[in-house]
Amino acid sequence: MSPSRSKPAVGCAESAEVLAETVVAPALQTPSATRGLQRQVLKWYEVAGRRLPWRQSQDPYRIWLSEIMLQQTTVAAVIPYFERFIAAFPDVNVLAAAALDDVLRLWEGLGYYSRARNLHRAAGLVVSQYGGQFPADAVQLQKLPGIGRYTAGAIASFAFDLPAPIVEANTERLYARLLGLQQDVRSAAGQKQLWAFAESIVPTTRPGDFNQSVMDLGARICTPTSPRCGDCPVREYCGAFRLGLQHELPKKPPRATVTAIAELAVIPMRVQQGRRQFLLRRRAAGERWAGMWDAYREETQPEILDALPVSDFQTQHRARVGSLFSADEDQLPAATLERVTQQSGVVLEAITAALQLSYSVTRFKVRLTAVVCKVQQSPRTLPDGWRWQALEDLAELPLSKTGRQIIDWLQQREN
DNA sequence: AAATCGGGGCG
DNA sequence: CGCCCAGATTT
Repeated sequence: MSPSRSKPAVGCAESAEVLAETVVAPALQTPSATRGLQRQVLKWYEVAGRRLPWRQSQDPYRIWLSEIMLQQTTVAAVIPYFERFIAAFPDVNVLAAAALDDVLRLWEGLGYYSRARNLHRAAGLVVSQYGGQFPADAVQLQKLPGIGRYTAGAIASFAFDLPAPIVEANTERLYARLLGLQQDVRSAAGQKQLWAFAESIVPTTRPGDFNQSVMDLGARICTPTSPRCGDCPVREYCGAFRLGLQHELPKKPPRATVTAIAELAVIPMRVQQGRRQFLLRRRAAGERWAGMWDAYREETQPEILDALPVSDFQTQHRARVGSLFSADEDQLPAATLERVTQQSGVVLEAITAALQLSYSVTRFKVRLTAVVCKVQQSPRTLPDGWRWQALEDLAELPLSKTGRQIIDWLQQREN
């Protein structure tokens, strides 16, 4: 890092200076180098490009759906979701007409659920404002919820053959190395350079194929930890390769530190007409997991979890999911009992079973204990969002990942 | 500019 | 475990 650059003085001479200082491969941006790179990448793509389900057509709906699913999500994780989703919602009209619950249910497990809510909203807008046809225009596309600069460029180029630039995880890495970009790729200045390069390099003929080819090159050759420069069709243009910096670039900011969290979930159980029911609630708008069903949860202290009557802990599932239970007539902490009663109206008795889970998600490492409790009394009508549910009914409702794990565990105990 | 989103897979 | 993933949106 050069401190002298932290506060630019003024003007245009400055930007040329920054470029010379941070980009070691300015020659890459000559017309002949640009054409050579485009040709090499496309030639490589014909042979080595990935065959992916959303590449079978140029249907903007399928491309849009795949791009939303792929945001911060690996290709391997997306494929089965994409297939199921297309089978259930084959076009934008069907999706727009679907219930949000059904959309969330099919999204369950994929994470970042605001994507599913935005997807559903955007489908409604495409139908109501564009007559069911996606606009063939990156600027218009970017106005739809969930579509940012990258996704707009991807749809515009893949579906409509428009020469729109893209920068995402693969191209960010590839372009940073080609340019020999020394700055943090996440910084505003780094992003500006990457997008400027993306714009300079995207061809007017076959822009969609080109954009997909550079993504595949990033995914298969210009990989994060051990780039296969020996197999790279464009290493002659690569600033990082020339300087032996392929393992140092791209430069990224330090990762967020992991936060440990203890969480307590409480699941009241009652028997109604010979069938077991469990008290759950639907997450409110604005909350995490909005619209999804979940057990009552609260963040707590590790000591509280340690003090619970949860004996015989056993691990299952690669030491991530533990299960156990105790039939002791023990109670939850009074404060927790009060909160459950205050929010749901249900009055609890003893703990009858418990489940311990330990998992990592985003920047959190969570230790979760879920307890099943007997019910002393339930109001005639529950507050808004709360419901007694039989386990079978939850198969069709959207739950968070851990909510589903808890329900699966309850189901297993029944049998 | 920085935080949030709360899932998964791989070495 | 650490690291990364076809990012967008909110604060």
